[in-house]
Amino acid sequence: MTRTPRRVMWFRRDLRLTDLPALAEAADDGAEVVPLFVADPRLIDPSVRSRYLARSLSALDQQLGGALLVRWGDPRQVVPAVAAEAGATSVHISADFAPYGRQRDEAVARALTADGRTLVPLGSPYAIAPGRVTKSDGTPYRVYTPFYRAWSAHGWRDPAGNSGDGVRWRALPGDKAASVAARVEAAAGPEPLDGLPAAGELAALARWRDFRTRGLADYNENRNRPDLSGTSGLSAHLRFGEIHPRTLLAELDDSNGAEAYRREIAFREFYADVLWHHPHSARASLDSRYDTAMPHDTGPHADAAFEAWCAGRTGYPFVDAGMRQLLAEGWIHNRVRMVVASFLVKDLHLPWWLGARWFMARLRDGDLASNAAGWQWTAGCGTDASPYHRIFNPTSQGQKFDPDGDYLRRYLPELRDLPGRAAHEPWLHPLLAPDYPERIVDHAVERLGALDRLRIMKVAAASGGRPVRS
DNA sequence: TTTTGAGTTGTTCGA
DNA sequence: GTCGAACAACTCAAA
Repeated sequence: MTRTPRRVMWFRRDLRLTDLPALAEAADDGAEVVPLFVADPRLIDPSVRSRYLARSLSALDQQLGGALLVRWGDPRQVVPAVAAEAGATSVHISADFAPYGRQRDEAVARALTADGRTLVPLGSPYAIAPGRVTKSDGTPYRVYTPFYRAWSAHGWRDPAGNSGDGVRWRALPGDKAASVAARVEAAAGPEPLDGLPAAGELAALARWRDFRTRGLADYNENRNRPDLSGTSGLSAHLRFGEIHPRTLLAELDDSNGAEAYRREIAFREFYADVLWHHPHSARASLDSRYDTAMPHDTGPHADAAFEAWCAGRTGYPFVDAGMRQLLAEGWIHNRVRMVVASFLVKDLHLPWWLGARWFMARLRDGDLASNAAGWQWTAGCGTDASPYHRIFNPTSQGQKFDPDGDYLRRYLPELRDLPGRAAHEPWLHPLLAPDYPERIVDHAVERLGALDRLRIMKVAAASGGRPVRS
């Protein structure tokens, strides 16, 4: 009689039980499975994202009947220790493709191998793993549309059929998911958080079903409207792997809405691919001239401008509404992300990574690959970047995508007495919005200033010059 | 091999 | 009011 095999399922960015190939493999042959989450103190902080993670872990633990083992510490020590304690032959994971995760997983694999155990990666958070879609000469794409065509032609697997039902979960003594929630909430303090949606796999599936039946048909028309609920709202669910993009793709048809949504999923995959091939792009500009020769603003005036941007007090309502939505909810509508990013980079002349860092600290869906690439697109230094002359006008963007000003009044109480689209130009009605800040810059002036700086950068870079301070 | 046309997300200006 | 041009430089894929 052979002993029942025992294996560890190490959850990271895949906090679900269905469509999870690594779990199906871990549970194969009727093995007992120890469900593990390693709470790495370096990655758990008082942020909204950690608060969301804590709730997602609690939801997962509930699905597991309380069997989720939480261990605090560095995965390099914790994972081999748990595997030894469990008497497990292998540890199963979905592969991580971001720079930190790659190094961590290599170190964990070495430590396990030294003990005669194995780390078994299977599957990833993407329909097609980063690095798989290449040009015919094997080099990575740098332009989205050709990537999208090749990505579509490559195709992806159907959802894995497993559901977690019938898995023989094995609980080990240790901390519970609630310990993460307790630690995060204690660090975060009593600050209330509006609109943090339900976390976990069941919430993700419910959200997807609701979007598919009620929002997808009009997605192509409504996705740019922050005053409507035109987006899927799945970003945080995808960020923590509560639902897999494969699950979504399998249910998309050829309608206009579905096609537009498939392209957004593909952007997530494209940016993961870019980070895989260029790990340094998480922090550094892919076009290095923006790091070495761009005249960014510095000094007390620049510091004050950054603080006004962070607080949502720039005097431009569409920008301020977005930044206050971020503070209140840990989320901003994508159209507004582009506008506030453009404002930081082109109107305030501040480096994109300041904004990227602020976003990562505050966004509940903050994803290193998508965030860095999105900011670099806006700044003009990334792959397939925005043309240098594409500078968003914060007022006309607001008038176009929030025609009645409803989005503004939702987040800017100072504008409550300005009806309709008048809220986009409070400076025309100073008596109706006495508490709203003055504009900190003149967009028409700063737009020209941004074009000047780009010319300066190109000249300086061409002559091998050093960064110029203005 | 070379050429050609297209490429997520815009704005302004002048006719 | 509407419309086209201009605003660079480079990547990619098809011809």
